[in-house]
Amino acid sequence: MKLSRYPIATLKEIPADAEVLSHQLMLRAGPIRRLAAGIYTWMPMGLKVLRKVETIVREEMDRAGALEVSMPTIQPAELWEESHRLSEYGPELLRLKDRHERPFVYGPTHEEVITDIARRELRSYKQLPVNFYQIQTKFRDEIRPRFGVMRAREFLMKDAYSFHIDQASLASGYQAMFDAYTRIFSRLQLKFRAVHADAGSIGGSITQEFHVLADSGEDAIAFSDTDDYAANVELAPVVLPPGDRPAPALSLTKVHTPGARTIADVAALLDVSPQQCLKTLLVDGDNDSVVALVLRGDHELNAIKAQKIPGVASPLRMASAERVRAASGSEPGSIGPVGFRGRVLVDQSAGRVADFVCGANEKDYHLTGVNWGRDLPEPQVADLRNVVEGDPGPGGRGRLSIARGIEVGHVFQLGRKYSHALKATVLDEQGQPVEMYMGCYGIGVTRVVAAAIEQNNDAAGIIWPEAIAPFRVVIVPMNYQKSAPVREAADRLYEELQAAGVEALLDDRDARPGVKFADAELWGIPHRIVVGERGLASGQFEYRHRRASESSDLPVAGALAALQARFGAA
RNA sequence: CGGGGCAUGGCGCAGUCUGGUAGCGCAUCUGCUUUGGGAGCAGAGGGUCGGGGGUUCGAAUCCCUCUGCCCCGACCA
Repeated sequence: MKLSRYPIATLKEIPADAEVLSHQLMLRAGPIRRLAAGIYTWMPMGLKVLRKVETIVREEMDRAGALEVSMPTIQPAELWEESHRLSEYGPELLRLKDRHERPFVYGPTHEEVITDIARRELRSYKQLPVNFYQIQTKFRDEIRPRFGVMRAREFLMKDAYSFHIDQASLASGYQAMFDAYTRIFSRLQLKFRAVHADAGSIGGSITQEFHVLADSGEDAIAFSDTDDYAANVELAPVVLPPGDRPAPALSLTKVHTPGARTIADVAALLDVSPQQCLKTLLVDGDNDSVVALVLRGDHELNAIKAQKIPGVASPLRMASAERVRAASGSEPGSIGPVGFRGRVLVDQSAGRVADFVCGANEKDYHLTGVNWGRDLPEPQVADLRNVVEGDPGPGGRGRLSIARGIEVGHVFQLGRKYSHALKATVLDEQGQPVEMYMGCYGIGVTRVVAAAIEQNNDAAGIIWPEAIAPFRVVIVPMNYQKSAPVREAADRLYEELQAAGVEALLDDRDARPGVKFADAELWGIPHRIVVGERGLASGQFEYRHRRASESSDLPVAGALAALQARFGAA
């Protein structure tokens, strides 16, 4: 590509609403343009990267024996009714109506459609196992799209679905996908980790996530220090070591705490640690009820765990201010479990605290010296919180540490959930209809691009892994417009690279060198060749890798071979 | 669910409190000079200030309302 024909300008200034580095760099370098919240156009330079990711994904899926298909993005709502997900999926599911008022959805995922295909096409166990995949646009109406294409509403996803006659076949199909994913992320040259994600509600299912490790990641991952256990904090169970609650030592006291609304306020005012304070969060329950969730002040509520508890609204919703007032007789900020009219669920750790501080259900008052079993009933405990650094590992072994990751892939043994709901059966060896076992396997293709930037950048800009760089080489001629020798040498090199199938970008703009260097670095092209009269006089180009700080000579004669010798294996 | 902030040329911002009809930097266009790290000079184009309503002789500025975006909180989600 010749840059003089590429109209997209780079930005020196960082757009105000970009928070994470990958988003800032993408806006400055210009591979994407925002159309609406969480909805982006992929510009030529960005699309080239996206296509390369797709190609690697496609090659490895094909190699693993999966069959590519393309399913509709618009799907009849009745199919979602059949799987019971029309209501389960919640507001993230974009619903549409056609001109006849018939209800449709824009597919956030394709289990329903593929299961419908499977039940129509698959008749016999002899046709199994089979794995269908597609690389296609999804839409999920996220509450808060952010970080550019990292958490967009419309995004590109590779989704695969496998069908099996039994659990053993599912297990081996799952393993094949796990191995394919490992190859994919290795080829993408990303630092990643496979992470266990206890699937919970779909009983007995096995699932793992692939995370690109990055500090800006939205997911927290818990690692064990004694074995290779790694789990998403969303799902990592809290395993409390055996122990009892200390005996009450203080008496119940009501104290005036004007203006103290947060745990930090209350702990500072009363000079106690946050661990000694219990916070009470009110969420919606069944039948217009309100459920109080009680946690230790230093712990975070885990919404995934909480919404799985029967009687708690799923997805979890914080109660409205009116309901809070009705249920507690007080304002948010002074709510507590003592005398609370309604169901109270207590996190296991909160249930172990004696002489605690909590809201008094009276504005600007808290209670101190509160004790379970004495001042209020023994708690109904549950695991409601996120694991924290230092919690015991699974089975009580070791200790957990927490790191951050970007979820880019997910493999899941679904079992028979969808085949059961949609009655997808094949005949087994006895001629009896049996529901198929299913697996599903996703990769966030657009998210991979953001994750790659997040992991590969410096002060000057992006540093694309060679495998997905939009161009492998950028040619920067000095004074291209006026120096005939430079122009001729640069053009010849460009043609030579093109002919050899090396994707090259020729910066033939009438711009000063500094501008060209800065753009080349911002765009993150791995290999740079400078063509100048100075070097040409002695028969040399100047070569520099994007990660290098010094340039080296590259003989004009045989430049192609010399350059190819410097390409990384991709 | 609640709270807060923002919305002024393509981008980043000032002007709003103390109403008098819009300004700066970057980018863009023209010319000349310049050409090894985001050039200099001279000139030019581009906005009626998110939408609607109101107050006023006069509104980017005050009031009401709607919309969009961002952030935060729910006894640090």
